[in-house]
Amino acid sequence: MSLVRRTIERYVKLTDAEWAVVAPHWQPRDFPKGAFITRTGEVEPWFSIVEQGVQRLFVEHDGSEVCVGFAYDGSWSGVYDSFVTRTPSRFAVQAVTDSRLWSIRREALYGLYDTVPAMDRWGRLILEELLIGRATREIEQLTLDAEARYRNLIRRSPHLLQLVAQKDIASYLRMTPETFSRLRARVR
Amino acid sequence: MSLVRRTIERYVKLTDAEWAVVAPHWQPRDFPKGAFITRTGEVEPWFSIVEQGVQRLFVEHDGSEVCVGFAYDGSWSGVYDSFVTRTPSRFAVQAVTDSRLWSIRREALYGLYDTVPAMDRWGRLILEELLIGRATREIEQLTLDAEARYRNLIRRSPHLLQLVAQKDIASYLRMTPETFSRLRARVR
DNA sequence: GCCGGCGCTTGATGTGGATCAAGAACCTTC
DNA sequence: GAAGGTTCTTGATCCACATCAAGCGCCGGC
Repeated sequence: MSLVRRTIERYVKLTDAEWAVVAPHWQPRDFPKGAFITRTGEVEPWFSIVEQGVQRLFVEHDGSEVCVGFAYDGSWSGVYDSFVTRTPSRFAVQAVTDSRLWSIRREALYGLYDTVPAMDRWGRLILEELLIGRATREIEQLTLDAEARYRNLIRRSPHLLQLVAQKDIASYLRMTPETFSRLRARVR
Repeated sequence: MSLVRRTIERYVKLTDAEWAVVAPHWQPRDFPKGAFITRTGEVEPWFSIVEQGVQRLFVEHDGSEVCVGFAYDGSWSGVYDSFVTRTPSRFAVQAVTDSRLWSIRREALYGLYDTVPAMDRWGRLILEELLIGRATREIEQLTLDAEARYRNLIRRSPHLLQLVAQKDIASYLRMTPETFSRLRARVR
């Protein structure tokens, strides 16, 4: 359980008293490989920290799927925009491997924002990090070609190639599996 | 000046005492049409609210520019990731029309986060909104073709077409000016 | 008011990556 | 361990969009 506290304390310090308020709201949730954690069209009630496993976040679009992100140990997982706006999610989240998440419900988190100021700040810092990640990804999409994006990925997250299907990586890099396969052969 | 207070109070209420603390840190900055507000490589020290004018946010990439966003009346303006991380900006911001911004420096804003809890929350709410906007834009890029993205833009922001060059809109929609021109002729 | 330049349009041509297709190497399941 | 499905690879074809090119119109500066 202290994974949650450790993760939060990467951003803000919590007193034991504050932790005592925060802790009860988090609960573990387990998903077998392949299970859907959030389906398109459902409102996302959870915000989660990944204890183990890999999940993929993707958009469905007339029959096909486009991967927009992955989550794994120590990162957060969920569909933040649906969580915040309480509108049906346009993204789906699926367990790529057996996964354990620690999750908090929306009402509980927003309650904590009101009662524990450190958590309000934590929310801000998490969002800053997410936004920076988005900006970085946008820059990559704009300034790097397919091969450079691939090289970047294997440099930053070499383990991903072992963990998730190449077709998911391909769609994450915005290309077809065929193009990805040829790229790998070429780059060797 | 009350534009700033009104804008902040769209998210959180401020007592007069809090406003008295917050207000002195905001200052107006004027830019003539064409002026750079932030250059690539500079660290962004400001977070701004637009009082008037239109600005474009773009990435430079071997000689050409790709527009990634616009800001106008009532929206915020700046390069948030450089602002937060104090690293050189990979984006540039330029005044498309004569512009007046109300701006606060990073140190001042982070000071307010510590002294005025409502501002900490404001920071979180602003970021939530920004992140939702990013998610929406990402979905659009993935699920809509060029023509649908164009229709979406003229539906949501018809005034933009009058205000900014078509080549900027074209790059915002991820196409060349030629393709955009042909699209407009075709769509009528 | 004239000149120069940039932005927009329109046409001709080229190409990177998508699509279609088929076979091989896998996991998974019974 | 055989059967069936999925994923990956490799080849052939195709096409949307980029690129190249030329002409026009508008605006700003002197």
